[in-house]
Amino acid sequence: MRSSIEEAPDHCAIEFAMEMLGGRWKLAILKQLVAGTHRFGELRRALPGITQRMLTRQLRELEADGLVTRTVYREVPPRVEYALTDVGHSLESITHELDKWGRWYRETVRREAPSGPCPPA
Amino acid sequence: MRSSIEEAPDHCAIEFAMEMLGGRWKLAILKQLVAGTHRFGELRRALPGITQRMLTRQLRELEADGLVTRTVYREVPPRVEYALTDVGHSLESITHELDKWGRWYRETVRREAPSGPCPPA
DNA sequence: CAGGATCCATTACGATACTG
DNA sequence: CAGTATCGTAATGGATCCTG
Repeated sequence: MRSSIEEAPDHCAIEFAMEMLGGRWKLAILKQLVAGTHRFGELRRALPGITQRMLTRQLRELEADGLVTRTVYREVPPRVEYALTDVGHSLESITHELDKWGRWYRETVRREAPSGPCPPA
Repeated sequence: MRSSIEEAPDHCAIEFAMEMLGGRWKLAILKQLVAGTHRFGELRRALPGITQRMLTRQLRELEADGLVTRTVYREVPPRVEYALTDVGHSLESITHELDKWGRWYRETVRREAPSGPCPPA
């Protein structure tokens, strides 16, 4: 997800977007930050299943792309806060829509899936 | 992108969605199909950079998830047409928004990037 | 607390060649 | 035309241990 389309023509801006936002965690992290500033540990707890390694990496990429800010407070137990930039906020409705769609699909579509493993017990 | 969250609680439906839609090509393919039915070769030409191998795989996964239909016409030069299901169509606005965002980001944000290679000469 | 370093497994992606 | 088969690279994801 970090290859180099870079200079693709006008077609498939969505492909460009997915290069930046694709992957398992990016949009989930963004969605958390839409709700407000989070510390590293808060994000970790909010995203069960992610390892700190991945969380760190994804946050650095989001920071490099100008979607989140990283603020370090040099205190005795160190504190680092992550927040959305204006650009990051521009994805707010998309993350919301995707979340809504995911919930709808999981609760509605999967039930009536062909050979779905959820017969009405 | 095909692991097993499956039974995640109510948090992070977006993560579930990205498991299904993440990756470089899925949403780009869906976006093409929003415009109407496409043959395999048409999709391939519409998505420069994709290999037939990837296109085949992604289409099969989309089909398995109930987002697209695959219709085979047993003719002399074989013909296969792909189209969106109703569920696939439910992603129409999201693909549109993401495409719009990608275009906006590429044309607006990247220019004024921090330490960007484009100082106002 | 927030991470970096290291090692390892799995998956995504891609180039090329071949086929009904 | 619309694939399948084979092979290789790179990215992703994770476990564990270490540090300012």
